Amino acid sequence: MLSLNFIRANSELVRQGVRRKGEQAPIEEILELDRQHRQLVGEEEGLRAELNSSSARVGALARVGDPAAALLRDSLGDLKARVQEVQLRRKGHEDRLQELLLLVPNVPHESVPDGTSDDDNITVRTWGAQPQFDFEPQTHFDLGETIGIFDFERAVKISGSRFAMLRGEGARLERALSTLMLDIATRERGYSEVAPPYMVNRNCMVGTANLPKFEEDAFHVVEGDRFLIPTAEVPVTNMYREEILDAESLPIRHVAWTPCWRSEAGAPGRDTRGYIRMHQFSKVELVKFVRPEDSLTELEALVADSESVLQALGLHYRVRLMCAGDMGFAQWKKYDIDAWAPGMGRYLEVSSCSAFGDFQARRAGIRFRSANAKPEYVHTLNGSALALPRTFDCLIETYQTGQGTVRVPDRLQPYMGGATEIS
RNA sequence: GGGGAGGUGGCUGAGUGGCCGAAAGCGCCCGCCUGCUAAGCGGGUGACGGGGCAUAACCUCGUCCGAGGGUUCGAAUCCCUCCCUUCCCGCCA
Repeated sequence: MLSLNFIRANSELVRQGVRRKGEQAPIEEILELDRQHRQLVGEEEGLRAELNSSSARVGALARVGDPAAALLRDSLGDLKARVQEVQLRRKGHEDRLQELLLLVPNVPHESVPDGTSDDDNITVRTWGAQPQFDFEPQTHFDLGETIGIFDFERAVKISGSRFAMLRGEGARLERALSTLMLDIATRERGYSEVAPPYMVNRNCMVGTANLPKFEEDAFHVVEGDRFLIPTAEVPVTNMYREEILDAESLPIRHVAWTPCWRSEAGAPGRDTRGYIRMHQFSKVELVKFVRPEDSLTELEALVADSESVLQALGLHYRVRLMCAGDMGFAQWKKYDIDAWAPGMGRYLEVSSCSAFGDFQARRAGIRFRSANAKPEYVHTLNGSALALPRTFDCLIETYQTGQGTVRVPDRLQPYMGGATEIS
């Protein structure tokens, strides 16, 4: 959420940011409501100050037994009614203003390029090269069915479309990948591991800006009005909601492995084949809380942390700076990392690394305080390191041998009980 | 599921209708003292918003004692609903 002060003082910048993202936001209505609201606040507070001092006088008179107390007391009913009337109007404005503010997207950082679609994203670097094969590389779903590590039919039978099931060495491979990713984050990149709840309350979803605008993207658990997390970003970012952190504790870096659930409401018909776009998948997520001035350097470091996993696995990838129109509602600046899937002959997005500025912190009330200073909102960031299914796909497509087997990369072998190949 | 206790500032914790934005302690900041450090002494120290004002300092007003309603001239304090914590019993592992 943007602060009202910010919108008031930078309304043109905000309008432009909304436009650059290709979104709509009720900026004019907010500015007008804000004007009216502040006027009502002034009016109400004047009346209330009068009522407060009169009430105090009633108390003082009553204490010394002055009969004027009763007289004054009885005369205050009218004033009270006026206070209540103005208060009601002020609250109406306030609630409406709050609702509207939650609908204003974050403004892209100035270093974010213009653009409206994926075509306008900028590849900032690549690592490795597309592997060459002396045979026709298979897709992960063909290969995986052959080896017997996927069982899509039974997943559909027990849960429906967009659910997948791994079996045998496949299940083990995904578990091994998860553990490797967690180990890299905790032992090599300085993150502290957390294992958060997989269901969160409504406030958390609002805090990370998954609500109110995107309720149809999430799975809702009616009992208790909770939501299945669409990403570990939600519980982990909200760990410190409504807290004032000690400045010395920043930056805070957490990593979490969790399942993620998404309704994929906006993607019917997309990526229906393969282990790519599931209602449930798992992901290792990095989340950071940093001082505002460190935000963008921390973003670059975050991307490097995610890349280190792909490098450890020896997978070719590219890093893309997202254009304004292809960024999400809450992002300030964002990079995607796409790994190469040679069987499919395309890149798969395995990570999305975002800086949010204080947009989420403001919604969630996450602040920090330096000695002798006023509390300030932290900046939040997060990125996948990495999404499991697509990393899994790229890995088996990259390391297929042509003999119906898949070589296990060196770094992963200790996590696979020393196995060098799966078949 | 039944019954009891409770949710107060960065933290601990007093406060049952006005003199309470809130004692005391801890922490933190400033100063004094002191070879250094610690201790000791003195003082200061909540958040958010409106207005004045340069979106500084400062002044002023208002709101905030889990959340939301209500009673009252006046609520941390009384009433109602909800959330959470905790204890005992029951239930299930």
